[in-house]
Amino acid sequence: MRTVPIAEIDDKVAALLRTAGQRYSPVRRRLVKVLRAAGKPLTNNQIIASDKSLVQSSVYRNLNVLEEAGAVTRIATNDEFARFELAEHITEHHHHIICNSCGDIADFSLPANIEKSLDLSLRQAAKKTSFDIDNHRLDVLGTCTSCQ
Amino acid sequence: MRTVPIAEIDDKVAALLRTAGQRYSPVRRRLVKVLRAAGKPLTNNQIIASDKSLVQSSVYRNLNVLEEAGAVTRIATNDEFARFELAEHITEHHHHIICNSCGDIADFSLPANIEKSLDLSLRQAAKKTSFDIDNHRLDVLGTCTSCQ
DNA sequence: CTCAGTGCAAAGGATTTGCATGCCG
DNA sequence: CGGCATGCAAATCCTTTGCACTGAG
Repeated sequence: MRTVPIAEIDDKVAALLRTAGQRYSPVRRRLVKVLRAAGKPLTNNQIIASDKSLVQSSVYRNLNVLEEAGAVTRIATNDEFARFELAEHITEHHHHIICNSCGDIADFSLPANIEKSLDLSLRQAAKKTSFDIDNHRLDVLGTCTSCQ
Repeated sequence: MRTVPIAEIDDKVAALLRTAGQRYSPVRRRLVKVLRAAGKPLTNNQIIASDKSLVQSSVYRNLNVLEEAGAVTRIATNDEFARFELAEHITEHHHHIICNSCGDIADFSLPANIEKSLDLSLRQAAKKTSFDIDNHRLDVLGTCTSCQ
């Protein structure tokens, strides 16, 4: 997966926050930096561990701001914590491999043609439910190297 | 989606529990019955609401037993509650449409050929991560009729 | 000055656990 | 009889909130 330059990310995040009527404050910058460096979804604790200057409540609060601004995505796994990563339109569309044992997550992508036909089929299938389709989320469940 | 007869489900659940060294107790029977009747993932509260004789802690406790036995699957959405449904090998492989607004979930299936090529691509893609692949989970995110 | 952003401590809320009782095998 | 299952109440632990302080504009 391509690593997006930090400057480019900063610009996008700044724009999103501005649109949402929010500032790109120091803590928010740190959060974005940590998430980019990780390259995978992190829990609140992992974020704090990566940057000791961050405070729990501020991390939660600002992740919520970033999420509402559309810069960060909250991911629900089956273990007890929420995880966060930079939004897809900042990085790129991708999927997750989730470890059933420790909850750790890795990113991966699918060939464009598969992705395309999948998306088509989903819209087709979803018609029957009369939901208004927005996006899809495809995760693979398995066991990570260190848990095997 | 086909509705599996309750007798058939009971047999499978009973077998799973037996293998796990657990009994198919009254509360567990009620849980299975409620989940089957719902035909979609339910939160703990929805379960209790469906059968007032159930007690919160017992529901959690027995859902965990059923999950460990492989009879029930826990589903994480982005809202705050976990949801549970009968495991796929008891009903059949399917996916979820999740409402971003109220968290409600509907089930749906994909054409077999799509499902197949998808699974193939996933295994292919996952090789790079050296995770041990188990299963996949594909959800569609959108807005349900009553929230539109 | 004003007001969003932050840290700290306390509150909130879904889920889990301890314990005494009841019941199946 | 012995041990698992259950209800009730209390404890946990992730996450949110209240409040006072600080710093940017």
